[in-house]
Amino acid sequence: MAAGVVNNKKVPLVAIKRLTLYLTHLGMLVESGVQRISSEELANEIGVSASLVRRDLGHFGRFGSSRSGYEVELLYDRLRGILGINTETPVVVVGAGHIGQALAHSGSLAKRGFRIRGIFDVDTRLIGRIVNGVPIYAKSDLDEIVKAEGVKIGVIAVPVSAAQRVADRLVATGIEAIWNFAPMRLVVPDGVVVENVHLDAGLLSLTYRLREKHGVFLKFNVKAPDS
Amino acid sequence: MAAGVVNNKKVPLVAIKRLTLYLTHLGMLVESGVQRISSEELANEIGVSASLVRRDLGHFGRFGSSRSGYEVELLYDRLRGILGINTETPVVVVGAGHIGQALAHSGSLAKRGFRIRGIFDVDTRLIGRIVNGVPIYAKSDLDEIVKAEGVKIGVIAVPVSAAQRVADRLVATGIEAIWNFAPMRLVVPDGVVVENVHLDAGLLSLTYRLREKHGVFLKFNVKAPDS
DNA sequence: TAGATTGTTAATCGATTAACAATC
DNA sequence: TAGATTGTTAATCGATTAACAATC
Repeated sequence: MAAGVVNNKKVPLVAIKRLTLYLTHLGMLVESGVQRISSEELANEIGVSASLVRRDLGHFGRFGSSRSGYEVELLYDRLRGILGINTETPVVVVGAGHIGQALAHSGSLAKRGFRIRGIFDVDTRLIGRIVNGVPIYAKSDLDEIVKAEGVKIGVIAVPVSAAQRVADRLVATGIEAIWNFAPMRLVVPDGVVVENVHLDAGLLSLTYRLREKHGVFLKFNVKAPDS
Repeated sequence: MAAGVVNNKKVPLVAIKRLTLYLTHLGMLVESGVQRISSEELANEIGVSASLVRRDLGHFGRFGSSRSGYEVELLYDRLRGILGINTETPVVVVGAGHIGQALAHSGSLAKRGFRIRGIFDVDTRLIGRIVNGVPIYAKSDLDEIVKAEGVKIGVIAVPVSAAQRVADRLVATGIEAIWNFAPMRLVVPDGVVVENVHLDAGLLSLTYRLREKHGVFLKFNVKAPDS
């Protein structure tokens, strides 16, 4: 017996990212009242192979039935458990600019149980304001809030010029994970988990793919005549 | 001779995404006046291997010198050329919510030559307003602006419930690429390039990695006793 | 020249797919 | 039971790394 399951082998991060796609899609299926789904159907709707869906899930256990596939609501709950969002997760956001404020308004983060305990900024004009129920504090309050609320995840939504300083500050308060919107590599101690967003990268690769589609690179499509 | 270069083999998308990281970093080096850099140094600063940097660049040509590495400004320009952003790129944004407005304020997109020609929304209270110089139009104006400005890239910044409809609309106007912020898979005709953002996926995988670090999954860390 | 670093090939590593026995 | 679909292994595919000859 003993379901598959995280057996020493680290589950690849790409697999985890796919789990989040399954989760989102299953959430929609739950809402529309779908009861069961096969790996084949789920795969088609998401745009991956059925094999991959089964393999990704197989890392964490056996959730399906050999006759009728997966029970949508059960799988949804299991994925929430695996991803650690079946409970509320407090976070702090540093930077009250457009990204910080957009996050405070994000319904999808709220739906996933993420609770922004405060936005921190240096701009005195913003401090004291409330954004969608989230207070904007002075940076000097960061340490207190992080400790009082037991926050483990910090979001960096400040310009590149300030990002490393903010990261150091967050680490000093005891933060264990950083979601970084500044387009740069942060230097942090071992054990602190960093997830970089690099929003631009998506758009830049889009212009490349567009040109590739139009055959812009074909003119280079030559090897040495003697090869 | 004939530099390496896109020889039938499609360059992997992950490599293209790394090129955007190199670009961003080189941009900072240009600003701080650094003249030359080796693959080793660049790799260390970005957090990849030197081999990989050379291999990624090698897909597109020979840009370095066997003695002194790469000339920063030249490599920067070449990457801009490869990624297709050495010229202005008009885009349209559908959805004037927090994401759409944040994009209109984004300095980094502007710096990369992306020009938002309009934000489109159905909310009559927003139509007619100007966000950081970008007008908000009614959706009925989409077709006209896209054609007048020769826009090839559309950004979807609307809720999931409207996203597929907007995608169909964009495709109908002749848009060739979509940058999609709605957390779902869009169905589009072959030849239309889609880049999905899935912002949440990053944060969700962060909570997973945090739990993984704390050994939450180790309790499953057993195989059948007879294996 | 001697030394350093590139460009590129071959070896390795890891992730995806195909296939199928187990099973509901 | 017969049929469908999972869970899982072996085969394949692709991407990364290591190594080194070419060369500035």
